[in-house]
Amino acid sequence: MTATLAPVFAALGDETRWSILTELGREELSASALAGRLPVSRQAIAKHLGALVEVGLVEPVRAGREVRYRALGARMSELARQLERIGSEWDRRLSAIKRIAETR
Amino acid sequence: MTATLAPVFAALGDETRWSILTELGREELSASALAGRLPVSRQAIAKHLGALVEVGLVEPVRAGREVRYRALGARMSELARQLERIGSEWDRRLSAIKRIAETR
DNA sequence: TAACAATGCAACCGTTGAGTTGCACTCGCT
DNA sequence: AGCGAGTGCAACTCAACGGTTGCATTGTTA
Repeated sequence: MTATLAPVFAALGDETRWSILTELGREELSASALAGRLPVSRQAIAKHLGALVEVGLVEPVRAGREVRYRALGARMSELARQLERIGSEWDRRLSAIKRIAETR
Repeated sequence: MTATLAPVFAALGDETRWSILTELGREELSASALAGRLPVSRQAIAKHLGALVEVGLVEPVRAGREVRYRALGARMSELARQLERIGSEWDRRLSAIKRIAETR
């Protein structure tokens, strides 16, 4: 189930989306509520939320007539693990080369 | 020295850039060499390399008349740690709320 | 030193994406 | 029942971005 990573990081590559995530990290909020705290229209927020839901970083929660959104820490940690794996792999190759160079 | 995360992830939000990173993760390569392996022009590659250098994921290494590029695993792991911190923080808040709900 | 390979720089094009405004719809609540 | 808050959908603008081609420059090496 591990598709390519690019789309998720594309979603994380926007400043406004990070503002949204920061707010949602504190408490669940609706699109309208978020629009009240950030300097962009509600519709812009709605689009961003759609993008974040798309990549699994955020989850909608119906609450009466409004829709609140929740930040998904598990998904974030999953990404962290993938990056860590890749990063350490690069380093492993590097240190292997260094070792060979020293031994010769 | 921890600026905002968005620019780094914007750099990681492109499929071609991941192809480049994957290649560089295996061995150091020049822009021309990369252009030989990927279906884009050398100039496009050069731009991507510029973006990756900009956010510290890649490092240029002069080798005679050519410039090879090296993938920086340490930077990648640093990103992983930041994501992990954020993700677990979100989860901590969630479980705190759950605990309160159960206790009431 | 002459020639070729690699890099660097600039202009251009098409597409994507963030943002806006405007309007229709749907639930809650009085 | 009806009013209003919250949501959803659509069309449009503008800037940024990925990609290209063309040309100038640098530097190795035969």
